[in-house]
Amino acid sequence: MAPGSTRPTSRDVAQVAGVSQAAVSLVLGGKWRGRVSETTAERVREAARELGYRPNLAARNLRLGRTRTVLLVVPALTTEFFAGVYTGAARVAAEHGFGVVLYPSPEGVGPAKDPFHSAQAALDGVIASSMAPEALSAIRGDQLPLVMLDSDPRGSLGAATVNLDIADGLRQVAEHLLALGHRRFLHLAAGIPSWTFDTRARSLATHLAQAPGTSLGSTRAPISIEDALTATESALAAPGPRPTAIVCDDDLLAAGAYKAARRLGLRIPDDLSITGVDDLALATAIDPELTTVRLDAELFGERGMQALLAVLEGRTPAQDAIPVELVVRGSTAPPGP
Amino acid sequence: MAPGSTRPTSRDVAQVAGVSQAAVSLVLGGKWRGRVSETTAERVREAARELGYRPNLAARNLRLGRTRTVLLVVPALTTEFFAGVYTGAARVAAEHGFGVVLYPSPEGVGPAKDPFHSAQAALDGVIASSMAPEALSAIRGDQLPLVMLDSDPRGSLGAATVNLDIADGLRQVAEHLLALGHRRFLHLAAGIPSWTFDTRARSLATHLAQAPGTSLGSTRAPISIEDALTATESALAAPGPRPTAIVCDDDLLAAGAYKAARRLGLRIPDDLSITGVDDLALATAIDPELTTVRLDAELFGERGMQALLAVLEGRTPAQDAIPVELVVRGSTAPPGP
DNA sequence: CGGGGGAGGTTGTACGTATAACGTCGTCCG
DNA sequence: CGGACGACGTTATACGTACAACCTCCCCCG
Repeated sequence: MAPGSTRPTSRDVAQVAGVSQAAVSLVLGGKWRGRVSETTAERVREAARELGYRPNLAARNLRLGRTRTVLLVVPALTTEFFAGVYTGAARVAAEHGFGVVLYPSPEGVGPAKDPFHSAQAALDGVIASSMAPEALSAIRGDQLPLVMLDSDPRGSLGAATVNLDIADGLRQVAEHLLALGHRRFLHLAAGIPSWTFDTRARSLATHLAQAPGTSLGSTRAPISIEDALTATESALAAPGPRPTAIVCDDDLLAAGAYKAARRLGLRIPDDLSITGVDDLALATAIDPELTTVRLDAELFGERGMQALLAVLEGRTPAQDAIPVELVVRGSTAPPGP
Repeated sequence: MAPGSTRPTSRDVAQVAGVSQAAVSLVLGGKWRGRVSETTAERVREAARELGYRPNLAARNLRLGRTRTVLLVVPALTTEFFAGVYTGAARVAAEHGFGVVLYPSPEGVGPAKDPFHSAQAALDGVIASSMAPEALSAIRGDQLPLVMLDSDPRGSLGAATVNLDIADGLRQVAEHLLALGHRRFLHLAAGIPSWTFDTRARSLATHLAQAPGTSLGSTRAPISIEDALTATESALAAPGPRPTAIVCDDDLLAAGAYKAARRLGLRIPDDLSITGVDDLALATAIDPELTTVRLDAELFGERGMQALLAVLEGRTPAQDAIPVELVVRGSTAPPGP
């Protein structure tokens, strides 16, 4: 390629192949059957190859009025959970000729007033997880097709929602611990107001209350091991009989609870049973391995993308909740005497 | 907004404000000083607000010939390391009016022949981490400005590189363990051919060889806890004297080594010292806490973005390596008798 | 009183693509 | 032998924006 040259356009390809720009567009767009002869088509393809032609996406997007690109907004990438969601969404997207752009919703990155400053890409739609209401309404104002993940079906301004059946997950936790004989519980909750965590708290309380003589305390911490450690330590230091089981909203919180237990000289599961949610790699790295609710992140992403495709095509997306599964490991056992 | 209406354009805004489309572009683009009166400008802004006008990015990108968007290619999002890289890169980018699009380099997602199928966004440049050579040359062929992270400065086809001083990190590990009195070592290496892992192996071997009477075995595993567990278990089952210290390329591998040690009844650090690299949250979640090489992921991302901005502006990016720091915790101690 | 110049706009155009609408042959059939 | 039709293309246009170039007052100065 000549130095100082700019990127070749379809017109350059046309000139080299000795045809019109329109012919190039037809051939490279795959719509040339019955319009351009096979020999000419091959000459065009050869010219494109020779010049290293790549279509200008900005021009294509402008012309077509769509980008076949969607945005996936996630709250954080500090665990592998949302990596799985992305993988699932990207797979389904690719099958339909779409691309997925990932946007870790910033606390500190990007101006709050414009959630898309960091995603200048022109978009066809948005899949949003754990999104603050004001950002949500900004998107709605943009008239962008929107699917919400793990969000209140009634509070989403009419946007489609795709949810994990997390209420059933905490039902399974509650019944598992009750069956083991536990009666005094502590709920280590994520200190974030959000539909999914509210639902976890409500479901846990409801199902524990179905057994007689149960007590349920509660404390909350930001989702980090250190914060969970201090929150658990002070909760366990409170007067009165100690809980025999701690139900955590998240595996990271559970890891913090492990550290608190160690620091207080409590053995798991003999003195204290602990459960989490997510089934991260971390869950089998700690000792004993963690009993936790496994979430199928990839399926979650797939369903999110399928729902968005449905919206884009004017169909009504499926609304059934995604099942979750309790994985029993070494961190839960009958309470000591 | 009327039903069935399409998105408002700058022309619509112009009509409502009673001015020409050019005036709208000037006002909203902030280049109206001395060209449009303040009263008219305010009328334009008011009209834009009223219509909910958002500029069409595809059109803007086409017109300007640039997108102010760069792609960050990462190998995986299964740990928080690359989340930190993104955060740093996005912060620097935002300061310069750029956006960053994240692309988890697929194994399974997206066709290999086009690494950008999933990132249809038009791009101004690329920051790539751990990229396969063929994908690299595809980008180079596109004439896209490119910065490579943690890549061989001599093998990057002239692309700029930004590297962690990981050789120095492994030097610190070697000297720490030698000072504690260890002489028999096992290197648990990541089973991935890549500059950063090759460098780790070479640096470790070099610095251990400086003490007399040392031995260094080696085994490799994909970066996952389970794979590390099995690899370590069979390495430790080999005949001959057991190593007293295992140096792992990564904290996840170290977590697998922990499990192997537990399974074999070896106590850490009394029977076996273990070190990692990364300083993930996992490092302080396991018991005992892991001695590891802390990498400043955010700084890494910042430096990568700064280098790319330099390339985009025709400057020569800085080339100094980013320092790393050994964090000594409970997983290393003098070898038992 | 002529005209230079600045304030406050407008007109026109190009970015690169996809596609609708329109030729122009040669062939084959009635 | 006329014309309809298929094969093979081409011409023209629009997408929405940014900006260069131009225009038109009106004020002010020599």
